[in-house]
Amino acid sequence: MKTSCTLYTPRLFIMKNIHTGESMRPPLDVKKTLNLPQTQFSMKANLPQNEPKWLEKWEKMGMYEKTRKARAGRPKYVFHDGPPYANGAIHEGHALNKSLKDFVVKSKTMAGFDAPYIPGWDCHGLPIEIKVDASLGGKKLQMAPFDVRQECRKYAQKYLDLQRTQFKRLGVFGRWERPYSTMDPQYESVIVRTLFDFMEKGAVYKGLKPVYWCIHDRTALAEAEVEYAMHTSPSIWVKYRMTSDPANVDACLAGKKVSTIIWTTTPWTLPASLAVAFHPELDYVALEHEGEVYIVADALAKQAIEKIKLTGATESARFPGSKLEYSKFAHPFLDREILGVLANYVTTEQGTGAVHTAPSHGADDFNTGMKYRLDASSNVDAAGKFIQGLPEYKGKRVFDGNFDIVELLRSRGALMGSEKIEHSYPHCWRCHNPVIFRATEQWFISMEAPIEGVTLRQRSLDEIKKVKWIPAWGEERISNMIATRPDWCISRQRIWGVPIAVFFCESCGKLLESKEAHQAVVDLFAREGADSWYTRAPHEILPPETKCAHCGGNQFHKENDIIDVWFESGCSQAAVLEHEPELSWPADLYLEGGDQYRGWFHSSLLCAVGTREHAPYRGVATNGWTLDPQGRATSKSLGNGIDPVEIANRLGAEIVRLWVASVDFQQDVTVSQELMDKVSEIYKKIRNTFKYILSNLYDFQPELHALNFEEMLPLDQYMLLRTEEVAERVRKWYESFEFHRIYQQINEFCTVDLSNIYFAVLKDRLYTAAPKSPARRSAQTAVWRIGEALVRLVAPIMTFTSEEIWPFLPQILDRPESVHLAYFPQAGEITGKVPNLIYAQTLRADFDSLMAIRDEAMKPLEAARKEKLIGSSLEAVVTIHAPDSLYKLLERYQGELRYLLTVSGVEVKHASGGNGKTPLHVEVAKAPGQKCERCWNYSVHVGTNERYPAVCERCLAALEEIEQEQPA
RNA sequence: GCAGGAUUAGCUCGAAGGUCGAGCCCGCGAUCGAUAAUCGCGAGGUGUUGGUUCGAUUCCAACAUCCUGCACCA
Repeated sequence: MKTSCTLYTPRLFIMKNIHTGESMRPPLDVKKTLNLPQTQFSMKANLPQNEPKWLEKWEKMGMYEKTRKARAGRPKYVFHDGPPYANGAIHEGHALNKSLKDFVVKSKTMAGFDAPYIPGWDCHGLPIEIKVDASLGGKKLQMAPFDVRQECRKYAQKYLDLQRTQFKRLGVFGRWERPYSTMDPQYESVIVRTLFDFMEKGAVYKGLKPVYWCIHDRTALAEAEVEYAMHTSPSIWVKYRMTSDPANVDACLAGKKVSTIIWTTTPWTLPASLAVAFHPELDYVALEHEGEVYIVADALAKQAIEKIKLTGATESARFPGSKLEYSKFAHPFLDREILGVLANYVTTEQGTGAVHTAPSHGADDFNTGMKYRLDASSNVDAAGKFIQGLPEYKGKRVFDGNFDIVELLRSRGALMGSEKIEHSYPHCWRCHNPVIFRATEQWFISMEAPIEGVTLRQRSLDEIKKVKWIPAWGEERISNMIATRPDWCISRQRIWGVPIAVFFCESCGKLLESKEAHQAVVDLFAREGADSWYTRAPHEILPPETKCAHCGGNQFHKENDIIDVWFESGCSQAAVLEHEPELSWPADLYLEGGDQYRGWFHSSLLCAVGTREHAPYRGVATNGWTLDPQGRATSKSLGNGIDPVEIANRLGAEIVRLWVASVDFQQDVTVSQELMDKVSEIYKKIRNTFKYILSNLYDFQPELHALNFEEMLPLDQYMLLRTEEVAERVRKWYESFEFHRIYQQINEFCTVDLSNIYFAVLKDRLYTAAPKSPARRSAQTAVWRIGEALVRLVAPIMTFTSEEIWPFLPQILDRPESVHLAYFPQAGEITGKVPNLIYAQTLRADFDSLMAIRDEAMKPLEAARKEKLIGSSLEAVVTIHAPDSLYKLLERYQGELRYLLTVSGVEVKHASGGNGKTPLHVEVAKAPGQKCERCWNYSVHVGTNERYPAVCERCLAALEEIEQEQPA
């Protein structure tokens, strides 16, 4: 082993040779014989200026297409892009998500897969329609739906274009000039095709559902169109007499006159009252007062007694709410039986613990109604008028009816108390009138529809289990959602979307169920887009001879509702994966924010399982939310986010990308200007490491100068082994999408292993050894291989900088023109073929120990520095008192030690004490001799040579080699 | 209220039933041949309260705070 050190140990005969002055030529300029680093690769990145140039270059050369061609025929990796909503500029959440996707696609490409990336946009829907509404103002009412849709389309296209430009600016590679969009005719056609598939399987039905309804504008409102404002309502307590035997609830109540008391702020819903809800686990008490018994929740009894003046009431029984299920009550003024039901949403905050339930006028009430099979049809028309009922209120508008109904209750002796209450209440954001909940007809996809023998719900749950969820808890999360979700309400009373393109018979009103009609619509949409629904008459769309299956009628009218946009994006697996020849179904991966468990992951799953029986993805990964440094979610209203494009223009897109790589995206991630600045510092460090690598390869041509592994110095071999390990880990982490580990690893490797240690040690050899000496070539070989490996490993993340570095590395045969066309370093590629595994393991272990010893030696060196004994460590010589366990190792590498420690000399001694357990001890002394002006080491030989008096024995040897190289 | 997640150094991360660790930041130095660089040394931490254990930051249970989605305000 010791022989390896002789590579750069001076040989005496050379000294003699120079000493005798055989050469007659004048001495060299010693300083000029150094091989100091040189490179055109600039320290300063100027990312904001340079990145756009790269983008332009890539665009011109067709970079994305080249990556596709370079991987043609390789195994596919199908990543499917979730469509962002084409509304507004991109924010940090977009930057996070799209960068991650780019890491995936680029790393898969470099790992050897054919990994296309077709970005897409979600273009229909309420937010855009609302924005367009606002800009059109009153004009909209005069406009035909088709024209409104054109405005919406323009709006969506504008933001699609903006976002596309911004995503490209971040360095994301993809088929940007031909993205997919939910408003493409082809896509729109797939949406209706998918809808018809569901219909033809019998999975779609029309049913009732209470929605926010503005009686002034006579329209359904979306959640987003409702705003809360203070509103004064009546607040009344109403007696519901029990008609079933009270003994069934509690024996003590036998034979008594029993009622419960409900509290409500919407008396107008009482005509629709069908049930009273109790909480199954709450305690209820029976309060006896003046010969009557009233059932209320225990927790609210005191409050109720006060409000409805039951002073002196006594408790005659107590039981859980569950006892009241299926008890019967009388409606206070209608001839109707009221059912006792159980519901978990009953609270003890207000009221009596007995909640009047009108399924047609509340979401909770509706769900409870469904459970108990109560009728949910509405008795209130679009203008908010009662359609039928007692003369006291029939035909009145609901809010006006409040007063009359209260009076009616009073006259029937059912009113226990009444006051006014001011509370927060939903209002229409357009006309600012209070809104109501009203049951309307909507289209649903049944979760219980049979798919291949089991329900859509169960089939979906089964499919979830086959998917790899990253992180793993995603499986539980989406399973819980699918398991408990109600039927999917897919209709919206809107304009900007894809119509539920079905027809009804003019004469009998029944739905036209015809596969031929369906196909005609699908074909029409593929040709002309969904807009044609608004420009064409039914007979232009339907095949001739279309007849109603029920009455034989041949006149039809069109459905006006459109489809929920989640259904649209849920169709992307069909419209994109299936349709694009480059892609295939199912996808290998979806990667979106965690909000998409309820969104795209969910709707894609249902659409795919419902029509294709299987999940559309093999894997689903999620990224967390972006938070500000205080841990608050970033939002437009708080203004606590950052603009990724602004960062790109100030610090560079590379910094945004590096930030994305620096955080664990599976959790919520912090984002701030300060963080970006910090990442920017890390960037500089990594960049400088590369710069140093490049600057030492200016006279290195691998084909001519690279050494084989076994010819290299042990330290260089060791570093190649380490790099090999780093590459292996990084490749693995790309596979598991643990980009933050890559970032940490690369940062640490560059900082600690390379910059702090290896390059510090290597300087002496690279600078002072004869340029063509094996010692220097060994170092250069290692540096080159490390650079060539690192640049590829960081390329998916540092898209711009890796490409900038690429041409500065030595060109060798068959090297691709861009780093993004290259492959990751393969196993064994960096070290070449390690000839001897045992040798490698020994080397690895030896140097791990040597590095630890080096680390130990730094402390006494620093102490010496503090005492002004030395400045540079080359001013020192060191004595290592080694325990027996280390002595042999140190002796073996004796020749290397002074270089490893960057001191002018090392002596190794047995540690005194002799029990073998004495810890390592390092002594520092001022180096004897003088500083060599060439290599800065101290040596007693400096001044002993006549031609080169300022130089040490090592440099003399090097100079001799150099002189022999150069013609006189 | 329901479902899921998170909490480790000032920041970003990592580890593990056995003295926690890395980089950055910060402080103090060195160097002047990576120079708007580079190197060394130092300081600094497991949300709270219980439990299991010889030993808990790790396992368990509560609590607190934050994030996401959903529901609700009769």
